[in-house]
Amino acid sequence: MLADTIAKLIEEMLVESGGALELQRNELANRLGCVPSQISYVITSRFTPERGYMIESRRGGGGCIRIVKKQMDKNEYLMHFFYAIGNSIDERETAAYLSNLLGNRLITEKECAIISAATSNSALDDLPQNVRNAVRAQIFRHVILSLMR
Amino acid sequence: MLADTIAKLIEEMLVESGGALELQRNELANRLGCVPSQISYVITSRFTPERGYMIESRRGGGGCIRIVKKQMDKNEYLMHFFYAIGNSIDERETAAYLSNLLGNRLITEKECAIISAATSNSALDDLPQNVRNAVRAQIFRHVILSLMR
DNA sequence: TGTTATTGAAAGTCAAAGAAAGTCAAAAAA
DNA sequence: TTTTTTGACTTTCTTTGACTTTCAATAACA
Repeated sequence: MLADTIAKLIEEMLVESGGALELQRNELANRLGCVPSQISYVITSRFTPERGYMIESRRGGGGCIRIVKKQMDKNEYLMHFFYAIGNSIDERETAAYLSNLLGNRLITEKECAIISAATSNSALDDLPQNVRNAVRAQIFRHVILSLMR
Repeated sequence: MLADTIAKLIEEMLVESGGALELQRNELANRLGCVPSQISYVITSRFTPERGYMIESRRGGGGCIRIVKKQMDKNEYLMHFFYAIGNSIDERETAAYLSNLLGNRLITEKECAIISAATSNSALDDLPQNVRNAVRAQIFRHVILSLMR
């Protein structure tokens, strides 16, 4: 069945993208050789809030549909980050994690800026390199914990 | 999409110029290879008063468009904090400042929790006392700066 | 000299065309 | 009957270009 095929495809893309993805309805429909409204159908019938998905979209030129898999257990997800950070992390890696958190809407733009500032090299520039990354990891992990409440 | 590209560019210029900027519609349109009214479109659709921007303009020879990112006098207030923090601060003082920021609605509960976590003794417990308070001040001041945008 | 047209250089406005997503109901399939 | 598929039509946002208004500098004039 077409609908299931499409649903499966979207789910795969969602996994690959780490839980948040933007797609273009027409483009996808074209690729699959179906009518665009079929995509709409799949999204409204399968990617519902009850099943843990959030949908946003924008019409007009360059429009798109954004699908986010809500982490039922947000904290589990955060815990994953917590462990991934480990006990040393540099500024670049930190930015990557932050953009992931942002993409999954676990933090806002402003919160992202705050955390970024708190862990920036320039905030920690009194410390020698090796200590700096360790302290940054400490800070970041504490922040992650604070997000769990 | 063109509109988004232009919006991003303007935003960058705005940051670079510290929140107030004058641009020439035709000149910018030329640089981007688009029609001048596209610039108008972007400005009216993205840089609205609701989003905190003020627009003025002047026609005729040497005319221009002035865009100002309004930030009330919030920044003045934050600057006050910035100086008050100094270059060393302990956990108790930090908490006092945070509750002040919270009370004045300059940060949300969640943001407060994040900052609190990032500056907590336990996040910084690798560091010796004297260094710790200095680093905390560094971090806090950077966060304050990030709040000014 | 001081005042008033003229002119060219901007920015503003608006409507038409284009590009995407949304909606809904009828037909088809399960 | 319920779910899926399709396509016509709607809504929203973007892009473009023709036309209008405003401004500053200069020219013409009293």
